[in-house]
Amino acid sequence: MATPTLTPTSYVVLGLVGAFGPCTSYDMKRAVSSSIGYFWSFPHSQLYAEPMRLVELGLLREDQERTGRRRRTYELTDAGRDALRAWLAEPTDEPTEIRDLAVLKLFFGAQATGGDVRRLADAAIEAHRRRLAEYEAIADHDQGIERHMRTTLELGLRYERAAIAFWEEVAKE
Amino acid sequence: MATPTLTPTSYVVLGLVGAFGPCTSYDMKRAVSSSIGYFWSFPHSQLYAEPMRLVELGLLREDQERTGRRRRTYELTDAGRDALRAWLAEPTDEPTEIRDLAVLKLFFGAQATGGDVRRLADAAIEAHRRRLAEYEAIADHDQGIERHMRTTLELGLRYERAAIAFWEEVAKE
DNA sequence: GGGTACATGTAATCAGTTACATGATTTA
DNA sequence: TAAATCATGTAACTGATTACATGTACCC
Repeated sequence: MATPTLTPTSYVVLGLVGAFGPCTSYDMKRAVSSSIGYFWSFPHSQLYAEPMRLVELGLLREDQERTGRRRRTYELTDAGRDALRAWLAEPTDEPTEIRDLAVLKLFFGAQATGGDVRRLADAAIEAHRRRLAEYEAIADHDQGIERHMRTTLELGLRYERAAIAFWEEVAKE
Repeated sequence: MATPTLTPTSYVVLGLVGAFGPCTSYDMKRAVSSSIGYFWSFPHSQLYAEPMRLVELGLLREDQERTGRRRRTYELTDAGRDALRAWLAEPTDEPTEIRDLAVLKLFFGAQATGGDVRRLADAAIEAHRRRLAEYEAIADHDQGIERHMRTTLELGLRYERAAIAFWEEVAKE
């Protein structure tokens, strides 16, 4: 039975600290912004607030510099590692949510005017192409990337390609 | 310049009322749960709270029954229709978020134990198959479905098929 | 040595979730 | 007529977002 107060954000933090070793909120921010943040984003302020919560819950240990920036570095406690492992061991059945404003607008397209949907599609194609390019850059730049993380990236690549194809058809109609 | 206090949820409500005509929160709930709620979900309580907010903003008009259940029926005001149209007319560049706990767990798969990832993949395959079946049922049951809504559903179908293929490869590794 | 980008936080607000509660219909 | 399910809300909490604020390092 997992501690109920833990949100997905909590596990992202635990997972990052576990994966990359002791790190600061800023380290997490950077890691997130080039990886899992593409799928599940949150503002950097949470990467400052959430670790503190986890410290209170005994899942992270905090070590604050005495001098200079007084950075806080976090690392997993045994309890934290256990919580993370337990979470990883338990498959989910919660379904995917594809949160995309463009899709929302498309859904209500019948109420739009003139070329709205067409322009929407064009913008979406652009956005997905950019995103695809970013993913490709990461894929060939970060060669040494951990295997599961690369697999996740692979999902992203496929999604972007599929999205481009989809919106191109919408634009063509 | 769109009113800043409006969230995606607001537009979903406006869009639903616009698309289906005057309706109650419960009507919205039903509509959501078989359509856009698959992509962007929220609890029914919001479908009660949000319309009231929109009434205060002058975007919806409320008509409450005097007797019995005292149901509140909402419909668009002119301002509401304008706000919706303006929103639809403005393409987004906010990128998709694919929120999926299974993907999150996969991402941190290096820290998992034994057959965790395999079980995760199997569960995901199951979940996506179920979801695909639901989409297919909607697609051939609701024939008269509006064109843009059907297109959105088409995206869902593609995503689920791609997800199944993806997780099958993960399981195979 | 002044600007700019990087780094590191805090505060306030509020949307969104969870949980509770109960009335009205249908069905067994 | 009891149970189950459908329908309709409200209350409380809190995670998440927005906005503010400032420190540090580097570069021109």
